[in-house]
Amino acid sequence: MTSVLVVDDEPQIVRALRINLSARGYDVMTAYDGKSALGVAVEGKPDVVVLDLGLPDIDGVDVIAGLRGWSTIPIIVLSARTDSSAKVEALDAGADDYVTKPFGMDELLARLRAAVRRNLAREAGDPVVETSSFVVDLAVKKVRRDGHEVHLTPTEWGLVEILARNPGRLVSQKQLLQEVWGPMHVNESQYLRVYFAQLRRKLEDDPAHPRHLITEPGMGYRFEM
Amino acid sequence: MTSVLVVDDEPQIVRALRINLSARGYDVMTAYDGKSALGVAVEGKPDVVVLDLGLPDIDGVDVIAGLRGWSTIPIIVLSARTDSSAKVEALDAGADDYVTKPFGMDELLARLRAAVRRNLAREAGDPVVETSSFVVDLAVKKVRRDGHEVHLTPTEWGLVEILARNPGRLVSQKQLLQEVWGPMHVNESQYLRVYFAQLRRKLEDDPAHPRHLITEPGMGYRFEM
DNA sequence: CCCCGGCCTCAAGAACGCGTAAAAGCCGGG
DNA sequence: CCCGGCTTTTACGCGTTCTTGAGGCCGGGG
Repeated sequence: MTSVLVVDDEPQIVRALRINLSARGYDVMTAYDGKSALGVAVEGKPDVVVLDLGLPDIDGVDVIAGLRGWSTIPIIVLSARTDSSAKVEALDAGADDYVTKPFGMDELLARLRAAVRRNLAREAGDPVVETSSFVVDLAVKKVRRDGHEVHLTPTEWGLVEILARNPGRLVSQKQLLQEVWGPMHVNESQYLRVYFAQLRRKLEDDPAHPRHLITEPGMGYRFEM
Repeated sequence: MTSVLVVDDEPQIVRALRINLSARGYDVMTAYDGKSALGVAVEGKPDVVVLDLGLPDIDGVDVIAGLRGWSTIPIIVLSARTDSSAKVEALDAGADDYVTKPFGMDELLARLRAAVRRNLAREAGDPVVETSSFVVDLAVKKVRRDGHEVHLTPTEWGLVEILARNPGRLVSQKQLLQEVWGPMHVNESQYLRVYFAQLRRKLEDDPAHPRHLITEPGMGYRFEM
């Protein structure tokens, strides 16, 4: 059975999640602050963590760091609509996805399933990522579309590679810029816009309405399979 | 029994790996710094090495170079999440795979099995690679075209051999330069242009439009069969 | 309602990397 | 010592890629 650790200081949210998750067959653990969350995580080894950023004791980002110190358990962040810089920090610290409060239960459940599925896939270590319209082969560094190879420049490939290694996961602008252009260019978000436009022209069926290379405004980009 | 050398300066990581690997039937050796790692490797001839990049005495890349000086033992590198350039250096220096800390034990075990399997396959490996216009015989170091032998200089052969051992795969300029000219010449990409032009004149039907020795601008070269 | 921030698109010059040729340097054998 | 084969170096034209700036669009907040 899949186990979930829910961390939030608002009892009604914890209760709602416990009810919904249990009903769907998840094993639910809970914590109301960062400190006990870390303890429960070590004890219970959950398969996924749902973490509210606004905890009473520890900053959410530090909780993420504490978990990432010893594990790669997927973390889904909950946060209020306003603190958007906190969300980006959380992603950079190693969170896998985020959901804005107030949230629909269906959305959260979908992201939870995706996070768990992704984690299983990653541990298998498959070097080929496939979408409905194109295929990324990480081992030989090729992209094919309709059986037919698409040429990517080094910069384009750098972006595709990072996203394809984190399918479904939201990757922050900072991380992309840092890994492709280096630490000196972490603020050149215009580069990303230009290159994502280029990639969509090459890879998407309808570049104006991308289905796989998704922008999350203010946050980063996501590769949907 | 398969033997593994674990090199890391963090005792808790070494301990965790020792326990998990022993339980799965591996013979485990350990070292806490680069110098003793090289010693133990020489003594114990492990089948695979797990190497942390952040060692106290020697830079991880130099440890890789030290091992590669006399052996082709597969090396799996461990490293912290942030330094992505270190990753590239490590792979270029001859590491076989790369796992970011923190890592899941399952993932590491999978990569370990893969590394050992690849190594066995390579040692058994098929010594002849064939294309539509020429044949590379890796066992006797000869190339034939129309039944009729083509003479290659030592440098030319070095390039052909690396590419032929990785058919279809993109091989980086750095890796080619490193393996053929040595670590001091990893930036002399002009050498590659000169030699690839030469090889194409000797091997391709139409040297101006190569079908097998393919340039991927800015990235490297690829051998297409 | 307007303003503003973030995003998409387009285009043009600069910078870069590639292929090619040919000269110069190196080295061992005759 | 001279010669031939191999490697290294230099030079240049050319196409591609990267960078940068400007303009337009959209949605949220004041």
